[in-house]
Amino acid sequence: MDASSPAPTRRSDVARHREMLIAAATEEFTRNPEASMGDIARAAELTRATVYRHFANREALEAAIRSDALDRASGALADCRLDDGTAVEVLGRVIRALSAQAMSLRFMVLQAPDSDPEFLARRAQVLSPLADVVRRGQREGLLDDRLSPEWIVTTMASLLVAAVRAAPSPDVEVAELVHRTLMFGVAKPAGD
Amino acid sequence: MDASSPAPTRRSDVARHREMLIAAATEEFTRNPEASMGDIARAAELTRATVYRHFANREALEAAIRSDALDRASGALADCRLDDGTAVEVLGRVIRALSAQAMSLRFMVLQAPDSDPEFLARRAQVLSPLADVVRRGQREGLLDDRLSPEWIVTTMASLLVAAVRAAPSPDVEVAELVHRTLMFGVAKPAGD
DNA sequence: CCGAAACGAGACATACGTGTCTCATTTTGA
DNA sequence: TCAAAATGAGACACGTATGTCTCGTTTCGG
Repeated sequence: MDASSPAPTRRSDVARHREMLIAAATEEFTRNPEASMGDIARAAELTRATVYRHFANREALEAAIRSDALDRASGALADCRLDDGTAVEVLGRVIRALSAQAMSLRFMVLQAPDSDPEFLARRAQVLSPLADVVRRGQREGLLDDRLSPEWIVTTMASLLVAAVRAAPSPDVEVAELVHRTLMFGVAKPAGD
Repeated sequence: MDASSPAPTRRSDVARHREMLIAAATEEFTRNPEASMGDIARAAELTRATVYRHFANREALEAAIRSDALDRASGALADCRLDDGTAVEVLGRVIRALSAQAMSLRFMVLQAPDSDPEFLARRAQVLSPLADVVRRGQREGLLDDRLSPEWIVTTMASLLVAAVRAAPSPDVEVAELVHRTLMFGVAKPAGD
């Protein structure tokens, strides 16, 4: 890859169009898994032929958006300083960061349990640091240790998806609402 | 509808097959919205021709399972004595009753917000008594009145679907777990 | 037991999505 | 400005699901 490939300088719009296609496909497939390649193209304001120039076939496009969603979630978690502060504070940052990736989060969480095994494995790998944070919180005495860490992570993801579905705009108040509900539930606080 | 229809006594297996088809379709479509009519037929241990004898087309089948899911949810709520006891006790009964209708519940909750408007309207109508129960609980001082009743209902439904997805068998412990998590969240209880 | 109704099996036309291809046009980067 | 690359438009063959139909067989109900 030196003299044989003289100048692989790619045009700027190629990367932009690819991102537009992945974003549109993530949104369309989340809303309607039966969406056709033509639907995706139209949602991205491109044509069907161009979609096939970026992705060999439908399976390749689906693999790309799965990978993109995992990358976004992984990147969001990487910016959360998972070891700084109490586990409760960390969960607050995680909820804010993930709610900013609403579409990818919904797509990632709602994937069927019988879909691509590689995706499921990578998702478990991406989410495992969260379970570690929860375990730390249980050791710190801040999180209920009668609940399994996996259930707590599932609860957080479910609330996040539900909230983001109701208010798709990345809102700080939404993140705060999810955090409060996750931590304390819907019962009336005792001393208040 | 008297002399013109002499004896509309339908055979017993017709109703049974219809129920098998609706049950199979609910499960298949929930797991894979792209499932074909042939997939549904095979899941119900019938043939494609028979499916079309029961339902004129795919749209009719989909409408039937939407209606069936709403009927099941409505029936489950009707057995919950929504006005007896505290709102917290009612929510416990509701969670138990709905978790027994796992498949229909998942199908009902996960329907896209841009699907059939009639379905969405009926769903809102079926769920509205739950919001009333929540409001009563807020007046009783048992539920947090800083949270909107709609969000509390959404939270309950989301947790229910998440739990039922992880453990599809109608388990009493699952219902108890959902109830506890809904009410008190995942934080460590204070005096314990 | 017997007739009517429902079913299984399978052929059939049709509609639609997929993936490939060509050619004219637009856009990027040097 | 200009050549190369990317796109738009649309034709094309192909595979698959849909919906309808027929005919022989099974099953329910009186």
